[in-house]
Amino acid sequence: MNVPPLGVGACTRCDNGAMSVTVPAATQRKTEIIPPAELTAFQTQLLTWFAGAKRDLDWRRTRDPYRVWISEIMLQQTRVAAVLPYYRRFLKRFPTIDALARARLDAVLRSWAGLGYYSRARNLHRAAKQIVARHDGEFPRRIEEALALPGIGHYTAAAVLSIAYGEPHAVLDGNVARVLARLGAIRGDLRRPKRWQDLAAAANALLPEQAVPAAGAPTTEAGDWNQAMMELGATLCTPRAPQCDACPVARWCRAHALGIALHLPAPRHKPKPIRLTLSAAVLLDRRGRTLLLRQKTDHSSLFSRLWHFPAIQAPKSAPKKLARYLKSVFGITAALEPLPPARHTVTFRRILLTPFLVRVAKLPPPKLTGVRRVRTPRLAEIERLPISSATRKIAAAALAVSPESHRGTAEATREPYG
DNA sequence: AAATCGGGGGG
DNA sequence: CCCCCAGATTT
Repeated sequence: MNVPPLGVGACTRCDNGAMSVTVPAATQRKTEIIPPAELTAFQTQLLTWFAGAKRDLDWRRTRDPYRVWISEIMLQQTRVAAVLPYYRRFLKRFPTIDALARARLDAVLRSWAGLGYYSRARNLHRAAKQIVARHDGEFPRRIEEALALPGIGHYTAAAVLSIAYGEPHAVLDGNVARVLARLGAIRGDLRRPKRWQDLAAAANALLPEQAVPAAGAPTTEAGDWNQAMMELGATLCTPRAPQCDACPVARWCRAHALGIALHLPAPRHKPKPIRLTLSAAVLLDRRGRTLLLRQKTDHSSLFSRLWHFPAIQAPKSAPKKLARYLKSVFGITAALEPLPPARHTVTFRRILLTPFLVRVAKLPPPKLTGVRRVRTPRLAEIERLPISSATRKIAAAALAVSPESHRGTAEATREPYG
């Protein structure tokens, strides 16, 4: 099969008679990944493969719009394996939109703790309230209304509406974009807004028409189509080592024909990583209690605006600077006992966490600390508060060396989502 | 158009 | 280590 690359070079398919005269060649090149005459065969091939190869995932066992929505938010920039345990716990804790809307934000954040991108949880909570207030507690079926909800962009709106309601919207995510880039041998940065729009149009052009499937035949619903495209990208058409031998649509793939599948799409532009060190103090009194803050500081965003230990930023591990900070803010003069460092990343920042254990007779009374948002939970129980992984890593280092921190914490092992 | 937001699995 | 992942929002 003759499969010339799209976007660059000549298009040998543009001379196929009078029908294409009215279509601008430039538009056609960007939108037409599969020749129209072969579209049905392509769709059948992919859907048949998907019917047999799809992974059994929790969110594929339901079409409840709420559950589909939760799964799609969690899956944003996050791998399936990481999402699964969170998805199960979250739905156990918040089984309905109503339950989510009624919950406190911190309860939602606590269920999200460790998953990252915490604005997702904040927007999820806001959107649940809006759905209860404006949509009678039902996830909207119209795409304009879905897009108006916080945290829902084009991908998530198309995903939820197609999977839950069968509405004909094509999704475009990283997987689909990579599949399209290889099918069409599209070079260049896919994330440029203009290019992404073209890819969205191309994805829509591939979407099967709604039709009643014959008995036993693969369904042609948009939700299955979208999931089939994403499944292909997630399992076979992977970024590093595409398995073209097993690909059900390899015969339509221009990148495969050219032997450049491995080199597409072009790598994403990445900002240069910034390295920094955060020295944190794990205060610990005789009863195993510690002190956490939740205030706006220079580095509070590095803790995702969640509860965190008192900390200072410096070029490298800085116990003296941390000691000065503890004295000036809390009046603490106790010794600092170094703990094993831990690594943490926030987007492009690579953080070296250098924690110190500070044993004190008494924790500073919250009212005298000069900071409003202070709590003194047991160190072994801080996961009852919304914390980021950075705080969890610091706590783990302290728990490993301080027997007293475990004293009297028989309840600490109980379900943290109580 | 560019910057920002987490965290982890796999090469 | 480096890469990128079922993206959205803000500037």
